[in-house]
Amino acid sequence: MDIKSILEQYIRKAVKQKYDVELEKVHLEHPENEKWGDYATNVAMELAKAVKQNPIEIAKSICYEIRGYELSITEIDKKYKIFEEVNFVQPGFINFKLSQEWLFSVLYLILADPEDYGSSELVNKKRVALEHSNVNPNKAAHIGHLRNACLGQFLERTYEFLGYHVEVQYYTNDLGVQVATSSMGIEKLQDIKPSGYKKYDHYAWDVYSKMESYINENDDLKKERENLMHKLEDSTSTESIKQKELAQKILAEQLKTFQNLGVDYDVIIYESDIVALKMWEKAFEKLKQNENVYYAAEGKSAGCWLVKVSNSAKGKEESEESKNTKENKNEEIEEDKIIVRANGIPTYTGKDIAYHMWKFGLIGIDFGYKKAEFGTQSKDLWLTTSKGDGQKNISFSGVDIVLNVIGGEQTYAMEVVKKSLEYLGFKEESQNMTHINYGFVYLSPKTAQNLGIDTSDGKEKYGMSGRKGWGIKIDDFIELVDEKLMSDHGEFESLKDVRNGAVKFEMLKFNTFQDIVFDLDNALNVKGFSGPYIQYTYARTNSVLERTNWMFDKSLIGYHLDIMKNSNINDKEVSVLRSLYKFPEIVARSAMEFAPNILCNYLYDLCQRYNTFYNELSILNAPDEFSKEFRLMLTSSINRVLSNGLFLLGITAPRKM
RNA sequence: GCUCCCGUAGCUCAGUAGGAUAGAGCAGUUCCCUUCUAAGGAAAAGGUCGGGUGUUCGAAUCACCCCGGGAGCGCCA
Repeated sequence: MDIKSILEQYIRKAVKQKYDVELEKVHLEHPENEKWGDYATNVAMELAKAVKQNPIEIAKSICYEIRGYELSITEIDKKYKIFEEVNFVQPGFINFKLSQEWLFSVLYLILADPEDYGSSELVNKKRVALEHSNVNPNKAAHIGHLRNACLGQFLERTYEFLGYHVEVQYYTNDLGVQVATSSMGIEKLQDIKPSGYKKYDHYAWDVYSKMESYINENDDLKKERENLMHKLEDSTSTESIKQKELAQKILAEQLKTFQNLGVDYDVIIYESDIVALKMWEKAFEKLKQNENVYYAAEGKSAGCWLVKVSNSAKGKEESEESKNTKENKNEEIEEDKIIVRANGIPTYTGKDIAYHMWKFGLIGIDFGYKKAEFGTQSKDLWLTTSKGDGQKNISFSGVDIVLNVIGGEQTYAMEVVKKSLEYLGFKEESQNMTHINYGFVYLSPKTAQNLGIDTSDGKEKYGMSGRKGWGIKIDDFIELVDEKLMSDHGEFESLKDVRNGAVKFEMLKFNTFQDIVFDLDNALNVKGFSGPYIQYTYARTNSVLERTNWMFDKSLIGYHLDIMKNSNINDKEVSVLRSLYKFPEIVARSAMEFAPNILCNYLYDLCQRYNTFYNELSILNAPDEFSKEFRLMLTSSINRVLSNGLFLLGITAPRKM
């Protein structure tokens, strides 16, 4: 049992004993200031009202009760205390300070099984479908997609680490307007040549934004694109085939970008296959029969099929005023969501419902699958196919949990999909589907200006836009980081690892749900709170360890604990220990909250503590044998925890820097 | 018009299941390499937590109202 649960148990017991109250939950936190202790609880203050007593009195009484319990761990038949002290303090906190012995024993826990420290193994591996990246196959990926992919890879690795079986899906809309626009542009804009670009998707980036602006200004071109879209409905038409080829060509380039970052996938889902296999038709059969899905015979959405979104139960007692505004609104905005257009073609949201029914295995059909031959990743990458030539012994359908790393602008569509699943009676599936709605990546005015964006309007941030051709391509960003690292440090072996560390950490260190303002100069400065800082600390521990032939010996635990009991170790050493034991809870929390920044912050703090220690105390020339042994164990533990932590962030720990 | 998100140091951001003195990094000012990696460490400086009112033992965190920024509400995807 972990320390937190043990503590919780003791607190419950004491409260029950003293006040005959069964606590619903025990609030435990790490005090801000470590001199107060390692854990603190506010139960006394929470109880104050119920038991009508001064919080400090309650804290005192609970504290004395807990002090009377035997709080110990047993190693080799000997008992060692867990807490150094248990105190109460104004205004009513109870503080628990972990003992040196207990803190030290964590090193044994880490070193005995380093790969698994912080992980957990579930007996029934739940299958997770994780959808991320999803760049439209008509242009190069930019740093907004980068944030998506990094977040996706973080989730892939942490959920695997926590015992889930994760399958990564990359959805590619090979039949959409965006590809149609690019495809028209390639034909018409002959003055832009692919040979002028380092990658085909970079060429497509320019073609797309230029074509898009032409189409916006020209009704004939608009019509032409509509006609093309119409032809694409038939998956066997020459237009469809041509378009799919173009999409595939660009997809291959995008995958090269992600390969360079070390991000890989299990399966590519082609939208054209969803269409060709008539998954939508299957889903629609079920949807049509539902009372919350209806055909609009008249009104502004006449001829369409809609899913009910508006809450009819809500507006029982509406004021005149709100009724009026509602009527006004009705003229402009359809409250329910159209899933089939009047011309009979499903909308994107409609197709997405079908796609999600497939994910959960609710649609009765599956894709065929064939192995991809892009050569962009070492593990198998599968492509969906609509033909019967696919592998039969593999399926990505029928998962337990769905995680979608998709931008916030699609929140509404995702809600409709969830709601539709619920309407169809798949309540559990609906609840097991989570939209990880990460924040937008904006450009700082300075960075925007450098890209040639007009910043005379003086905004504080500028959104990227594929349509306008505004944005920093991932490939270009990577190249700039490479150049910066080489100009600072010359060429070195681990350049690619360090560059990926810099790039990925930069994307993961912020709160997932917060919009971020990307400033290139800032991102290129990889000092301080950055990936390379963590990697550097790792390499530093490696360097120390490589200088000795020291080996961890777990049989020494009793002997060491006895020494630890009676010796005063340095504050700087204790400080590292006080952070090390938190790793498992940090991993669990950052996974459950989809918050890599929690792990980033933790690893940074851990490194700071270690570096402070490193700077002040000598490891290899420690004053006595035990100190040296202890400091090597500490260094080795940091080494293992950092490599585990970096791995979860999708970052390679370089042996040397 | 309606809904949602955001506003914390010069800049970029942590901190929001209410907790103890609001924290980092960058930039700027000082120090520390004859010692295990200076991509490092130490110190000082930097704040009306957008504004106001309220809830309570306690508010950056919760509620309400303003102000400022962004996104969504497509027969686009």
